[in-house]
Amino acid sequence: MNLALTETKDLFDALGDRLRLRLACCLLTVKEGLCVCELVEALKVSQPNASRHLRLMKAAGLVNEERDGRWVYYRLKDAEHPFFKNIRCCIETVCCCADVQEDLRRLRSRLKLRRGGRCVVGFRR
Amino acid sequence: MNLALTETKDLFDALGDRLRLRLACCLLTVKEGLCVCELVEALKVSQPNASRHLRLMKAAGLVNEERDGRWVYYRLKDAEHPFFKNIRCCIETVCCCADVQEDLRRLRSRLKLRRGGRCVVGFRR
DNA sequence: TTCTAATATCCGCATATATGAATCTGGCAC
DNA sequence: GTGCCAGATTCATATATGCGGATATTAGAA
Repeated sequence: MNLALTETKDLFDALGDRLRLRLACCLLTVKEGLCVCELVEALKVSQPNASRHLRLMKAAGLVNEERDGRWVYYRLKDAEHPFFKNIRCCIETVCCCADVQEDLRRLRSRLKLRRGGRCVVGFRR
Repeated sequence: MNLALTETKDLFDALGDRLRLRLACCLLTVKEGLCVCELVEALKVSQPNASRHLRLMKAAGLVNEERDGRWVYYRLKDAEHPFFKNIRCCIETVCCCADVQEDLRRLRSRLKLRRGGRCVVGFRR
């Protein structure tokens, strides 16, 4: 299966934004997936904003979503296709930059609130 | 050397456009570099448009330019940094899609007009 | 110096994108 | 049922982007 021009453009576009790159770094770090409320806290952004960007990333085919009750877990697409493998490597090289490290630090502390690997508390309104 | 968040975002952004992706495919295919008039013919776009997008790609750090008289040769940055290696692999996977193949076909026929590996004629006004 | 060709830049317009604030939806608990 | 909470959507607005067309710049040729 080959990627068409527009599909590829959409994928790059989905990463051509600081906030979405930060989301991608979090999702790459936690392979099992993250729900919106966890990302909201880790990135310190508004819930609608996180939700919107995740929707765009999903539309681009970069991310999958899995609903679980009232929580929705987003995961980076883990396709074996060379394009996605390379993209994941690209994202990985960004994870070590300072801004992202801040996010990941907050994310780790937020993940401690999970029970049985699942999110149980929301974000502060 | 590590890439910062904004730098990376700019690089992805530079590829998040159909026209720029097509430019990137041509530049990946012809490692020695291409001048604007050759890209204008291969992609069948206006000269100002090609020039603008190349400038953006250069500003993003995706492309280098080398002036040679009144010609300007653009080359894909061939950095050994893992990020750039992966990006080049990503671009490569797009080169086989139909739209790009069309461009590359026109490009090859245009390159026949070179003399000693250098461009000698411009684009049709 | 004057002309021409290759490339760059500017202007104006249409469209797309990002964001905050408010609101809606749907699942769960009681 | 009612209330609550996670998440999605809508609206309004500010900003960014893409593009055609006109024009400027610069280097080589004459």
